[in-house]
Amino acid sequence: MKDRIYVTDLKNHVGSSVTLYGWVAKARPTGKVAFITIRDGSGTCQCVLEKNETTESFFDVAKKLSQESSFTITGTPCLEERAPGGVEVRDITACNIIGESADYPITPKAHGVDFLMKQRHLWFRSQRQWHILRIRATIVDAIRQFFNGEGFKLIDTPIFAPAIGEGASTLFEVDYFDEQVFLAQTGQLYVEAACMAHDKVYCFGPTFRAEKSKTRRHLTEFWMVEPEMAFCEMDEVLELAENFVCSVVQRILKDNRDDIEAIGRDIASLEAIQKPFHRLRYADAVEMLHGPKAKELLENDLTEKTAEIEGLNNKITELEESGKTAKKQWQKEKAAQDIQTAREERTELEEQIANIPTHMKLAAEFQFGSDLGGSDETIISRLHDRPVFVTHYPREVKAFYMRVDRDDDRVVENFDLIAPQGYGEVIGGSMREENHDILLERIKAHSLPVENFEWYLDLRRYGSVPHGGFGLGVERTVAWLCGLKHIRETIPYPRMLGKIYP
RNA sequence: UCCUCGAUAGCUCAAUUGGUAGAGCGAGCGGCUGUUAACCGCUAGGUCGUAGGUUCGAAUCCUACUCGGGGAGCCA
Repeated sequence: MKDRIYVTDLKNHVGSSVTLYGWVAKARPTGKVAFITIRDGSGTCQCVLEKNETTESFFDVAKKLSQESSFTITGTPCLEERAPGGVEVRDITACNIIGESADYPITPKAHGVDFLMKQRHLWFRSQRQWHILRIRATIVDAIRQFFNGEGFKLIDTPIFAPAIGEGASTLFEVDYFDEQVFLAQTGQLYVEAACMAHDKVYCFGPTFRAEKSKTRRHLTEFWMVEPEMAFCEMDEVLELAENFVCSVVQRILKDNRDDIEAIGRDIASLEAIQKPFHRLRYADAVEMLHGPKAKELLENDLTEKTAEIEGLNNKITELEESGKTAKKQWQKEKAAQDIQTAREERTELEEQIANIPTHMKLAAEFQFGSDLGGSDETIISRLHDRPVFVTHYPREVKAFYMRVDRDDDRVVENFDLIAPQGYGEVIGGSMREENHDILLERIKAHSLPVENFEWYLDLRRYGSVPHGGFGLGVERTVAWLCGLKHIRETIPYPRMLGKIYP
């Protein structure tokens, strides 16, 4: 397609004839003018066909262009205020259908989640999904560029793994020539070994967790980047995480501003992601959960949300009235749709309100020694204006490899990064136990089979050094930075409990 | 594994609370010279998730199951 021009380049060809190749995003044929919106992978643009002597032959072709038909069209780009995006293609001199499309399932109206998920292979043609996956692509590239730029070596870790990792209960079992192996849930232990060869390393790939979680934060297959550094201390790992997250945010603000705006993500709250992030010890987080501020936050939530529901109820009543008195059919339709939206909002608010007492109870009765729950994380993140590092968790709730704090052996030198606005944990990291005897003791304390960890213990036998790192979940990061309610939109083909098609 | 909500036309939802199953979108046909989820008219489209039960009568009530949403636990 030597003569092909992309929609994004149209502004450089104003006034001269070009040929576009793409799909029909929208078609609105009228009596003598047809509006066809082309989608070509780079963007969308409106094409306008007016019926006259020269266009007679293909005007009928254009009128037959159904949603998602592939076609080529030749015409002249012009600046036009009435067109979405300000540019449209006019004076059409050719229009040919390449592949027809009949009864495309995803129509321009509302669809339910279950339906869209079954159409995922088509769904990501839709505008919003398209923007999200573009942002994901930038985030993935920003991750690689950051670590490569900081002198980290990429180390690819295996996906087939023996039963090592953070917990055996969440592993996917695979038959490996009659031997039982598992899909990797982390590359960390392998990357630690490579760290002793290259000093600064990272792995980046898919990981698998057989958690039977049906929530908006969980996938069974997700991507994780895990850097590891030798000869470092906890502060340096925190700084690395901070710089890393900020660089990813800066990158999408630079490269994907249009996409961010198109999906309605608030730019200001992304610009507010600046270092230093807050640092909060677990013990202080517990205090905070018990304190008056947490209680106040939830009480305010309760009054605010109750008021919102009151407002929605009034709105629904009004809409029902206006729906009854409306004369035009479309006015009734509009009212019905608004009622539906308001009802959905109300249901969600009611659910949130119902959960508040539980969350208050959980926070107030939180005991030193247990892990922070989802609601606790949300409270902590909302009491801060930036991402928060929560550090030094009790050793009992954390993995065996985390370094025991030499000043307080009840806790380990670890951290979670909690994203603002309730997006939850996006990073989990720690210093790794470098002392052979303590590590061996902890492997035994976790009832893990020591023989599987001989190679890992070797790292402590042959020139052990203080080292640490973290793992960042790509999809949770995409959800946070895009402001998405659900993680399933952050990855082209989400794998979740009970979902494997397409 | 547990709690909770749901399943009605291809899609999104109604059905006055147990009494003849309805609307919009989409599809088909016709009309319209500037549309932005276009608009106007007409047409077709249903075993109310499955299996039982209660009842003169069930989309509506009861039981079980299947599938899906949200959440807990666990986690990135």
